[in-house]
Amino acid sequence: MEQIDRAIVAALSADGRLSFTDLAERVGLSVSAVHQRVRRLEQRGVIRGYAAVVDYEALGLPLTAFVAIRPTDPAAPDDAPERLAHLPEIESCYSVAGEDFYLLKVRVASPVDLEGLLQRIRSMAGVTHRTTIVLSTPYEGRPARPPVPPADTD
Amino acid sequence: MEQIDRAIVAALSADGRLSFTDLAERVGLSVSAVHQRVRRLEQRGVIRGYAAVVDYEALGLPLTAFVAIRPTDPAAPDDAPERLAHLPEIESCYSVAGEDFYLLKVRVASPVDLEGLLQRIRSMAGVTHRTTIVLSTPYEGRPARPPVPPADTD
DNA sequence: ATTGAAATTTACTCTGA
DNA sequence: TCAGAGTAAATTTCAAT
Repeated sequence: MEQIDRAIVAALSADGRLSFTDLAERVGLSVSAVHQRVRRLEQRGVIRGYAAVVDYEALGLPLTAFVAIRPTDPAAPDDAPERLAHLPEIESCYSVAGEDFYLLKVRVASPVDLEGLLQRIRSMAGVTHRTTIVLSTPYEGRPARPPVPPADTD
Repeated sequence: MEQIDRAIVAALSADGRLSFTDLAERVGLSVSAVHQRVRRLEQRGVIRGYAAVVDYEALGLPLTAFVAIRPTDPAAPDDAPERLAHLPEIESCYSVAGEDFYLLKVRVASPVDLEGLLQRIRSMAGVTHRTTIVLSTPYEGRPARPPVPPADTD
């Protein structure tokens, strides 16, 4: 990955529907050259896909929370992520260092729905949990800004 | 928002580059009707934009962490989100209930870079912090599945 | 790896129902 | 609010450097 690829990723990260024409203009290459680079970035998995950025309030899911979970029996097989994967309210699942084992980000319509979700999580994953309610979101999912890698000194 | 709009949002949430042709087929409407609905969803802010989903490891940012921060002086004006906004390593900033005031999600290249970032956060926002390192990410940012709203009983 | 151009598909607009 | 037709613009492929 060098400069131009990083510029492409940054641009598509900010606007995933940029046309190849616009993208080509921005990075100073021909349309077909950027086309080829984008395809390669997709194939290499650097760009994993494209998604609409939605307003969860407008969608009817105004309540976001982080749920830290920890197995009741730390010796039991730890397959919590798979057991929880089918719950659509769980947007993300991170395995973390520290007191807890996993951190979940969840989106629900109301406190009552959060209560129901937590009950389901408890019953399914054999876990205890600690929940942090999100009050507001100053910003979220800002576009990736690929770092400049350390210079090769061969 | 009714059924068809929810289907559109779900589809574009999973694949933000779906053509209107494919989208129309999926929701069973003409291309121009879907086009019109998508434009309206964008104008109403339900769809806030589109973004490439990137692999942060491949991008050179393999280390993700959650940083909980809390002002050293709780009486001081609380403008931490704005003060921190210019740091590109901070992907998201949530105002939260509980012991801490804000929860940040950050992406960096290495532990040393995380150390540097935490120093900058401390010096700029007048805060203490608690950091949770992400070891792995079973899943993240799964497509939004708009809920079925409670039926109108007029 | 890059370009320019041809061929195809898609986006977008407008008209009418 | 939807469908259809027409135009403009984009994507995609290809030959050549």
